Amino acid sequence: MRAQSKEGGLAQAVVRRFNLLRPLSEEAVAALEQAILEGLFRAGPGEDLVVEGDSVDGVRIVLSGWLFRHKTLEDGRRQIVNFILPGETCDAYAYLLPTIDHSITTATPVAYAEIKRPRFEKLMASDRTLAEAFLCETVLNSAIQREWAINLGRRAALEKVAHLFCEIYERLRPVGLVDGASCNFPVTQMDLADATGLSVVHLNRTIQELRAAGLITLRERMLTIPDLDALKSAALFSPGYLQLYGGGVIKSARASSRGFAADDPCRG
Amino acid sequence: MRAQSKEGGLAQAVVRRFNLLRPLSEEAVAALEQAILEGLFRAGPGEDLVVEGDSVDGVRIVLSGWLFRHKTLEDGRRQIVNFILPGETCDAYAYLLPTIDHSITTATPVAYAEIKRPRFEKLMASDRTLAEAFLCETVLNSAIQREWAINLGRRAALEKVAHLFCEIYERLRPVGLVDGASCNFPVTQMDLADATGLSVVHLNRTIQELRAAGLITLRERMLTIPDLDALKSAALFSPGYLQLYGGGVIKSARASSRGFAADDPCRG
DNA sequence: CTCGCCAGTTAACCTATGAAAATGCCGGAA
DNA sequence: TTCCGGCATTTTCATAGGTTAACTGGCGAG
Repeated sequence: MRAQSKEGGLAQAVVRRFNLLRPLSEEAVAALEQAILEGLFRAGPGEDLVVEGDSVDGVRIVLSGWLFRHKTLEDGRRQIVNFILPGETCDAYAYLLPTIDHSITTATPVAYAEIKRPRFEKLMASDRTLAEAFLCETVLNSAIQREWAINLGRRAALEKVAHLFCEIYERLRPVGLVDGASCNFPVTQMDLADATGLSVVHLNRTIQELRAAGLITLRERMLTIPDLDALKSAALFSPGYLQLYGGGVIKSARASSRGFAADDPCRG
Repeated sequence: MRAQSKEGGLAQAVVRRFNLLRPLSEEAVAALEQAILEGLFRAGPGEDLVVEGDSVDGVRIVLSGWLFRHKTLEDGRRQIVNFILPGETCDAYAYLLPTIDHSITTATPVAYAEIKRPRFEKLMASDRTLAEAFLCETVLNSAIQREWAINLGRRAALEKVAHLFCEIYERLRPVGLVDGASCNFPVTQMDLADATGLSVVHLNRTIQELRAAGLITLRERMLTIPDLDALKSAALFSPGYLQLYGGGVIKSARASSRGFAADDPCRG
């Protein structure tokens, strides 16, 4: 797995993630990588991949870079409802409904693969584990969305922001995108505000507060969490909803808390 | 469709809803009704069907009554992340993940059908439209969840509550559970507060305000919306995410704004 | 070099919302 | 009947967070 071809490297985050959700057969991996290679795309930062009301006819999988899903009210108020990180799927099965309810915009340069509906459906029919992996992806995404609901509805500002940091960190970890206590964090404070339901000003205050408490460092698009447990406890973060533990590969929460991605060159 | 057997009547909301999402073949309807009959259950109000951390091994479909999905923080703060209304599915594909991230509790007496995983998978394999209907249900549910995110994060109190009323009303309509401008609303103000991310007290204030503005009547578990358009505009409600229009049966938003469920005896 | 723009930061002020506590209503149990 | 507990309501008081408005530093364009 280490000495893969450049293309294999591209699909690495995806394969790794899927394997955690649902172990894939070798053939499944090969078929998936093949399908990904057939539809490679790149986008610059700030590009809309999908706009609310569009209809979509395929599935997009993010190979590298960050995107976010967002919705906007008539008067301009915007809510980022989720981030999409390397290895994650933009819109599995979205083609089943006539229009999509939200927009998807890149936050950074992004590499992604697009698999058109017929190709995707053939792929799903060809391998059971792959089909289940995509379903898992969908179900997991819903779980994350629900956690965002309680984050937006019931947590205080500091908890909200801390929770977001914890979640992102834990979502980057299994795809090898954290380096010790640090990870990329290529998101402006305005976006962060829209993700947590705060005003920019108050978000800034809250970040200062987290810094003052020594819970995070955030500088030059890089987030460092010196004491993850402390941050988690400030956030009332419990990771169950992310299904990182107890699934296929990783059995114990304790056993996996470090040293999973250290040897990996993959960068988002 | 009017003179169905009692059992047909039970499954009516489900079939009707699915037909809107994805028209079902006659065989699909028969197979679905059969599967529902094989696993009928009832529950009283306030019962937990699923508790956060449980593992589930089947799919539950609500035939009548209301439930809600909710999550609770360590310190007791609770967020209702969605309601589950007659005709809707509790947890399609949730069995794919080892544990469930949220609890499901009945708000009223509930009749539901439980289809165990093997039976469910056989059913999905047997009919393409049925499989797609369940997938649609899942995707639609995610869309609703995202709308809740913007509701919790970006709308003001009055808008939140108004939006919730609009959404519930529009979700009850296609299954024949609204009667003119009114529908059942069997939810305490405490639950309403937890669904909108407000305190009970402020929720009450907000309800008073909606009443004073003549936008709603809420009495004895019955909600009346004298001027739906007015309420929608107060809520910044745009129904696209519910996929009520533009899908299978209903083509135009205007054309469907009344007279859809008037002749139907089905009650939740 | 300067202009303009964007992200970040800070301050002053203000209001929407939360918290606590008390009241009244109603229906069920004894 | 009386008591009790759940729910809705109202009031008062406290505060988290929103709004507005500068001011900063960096950086690319000209």
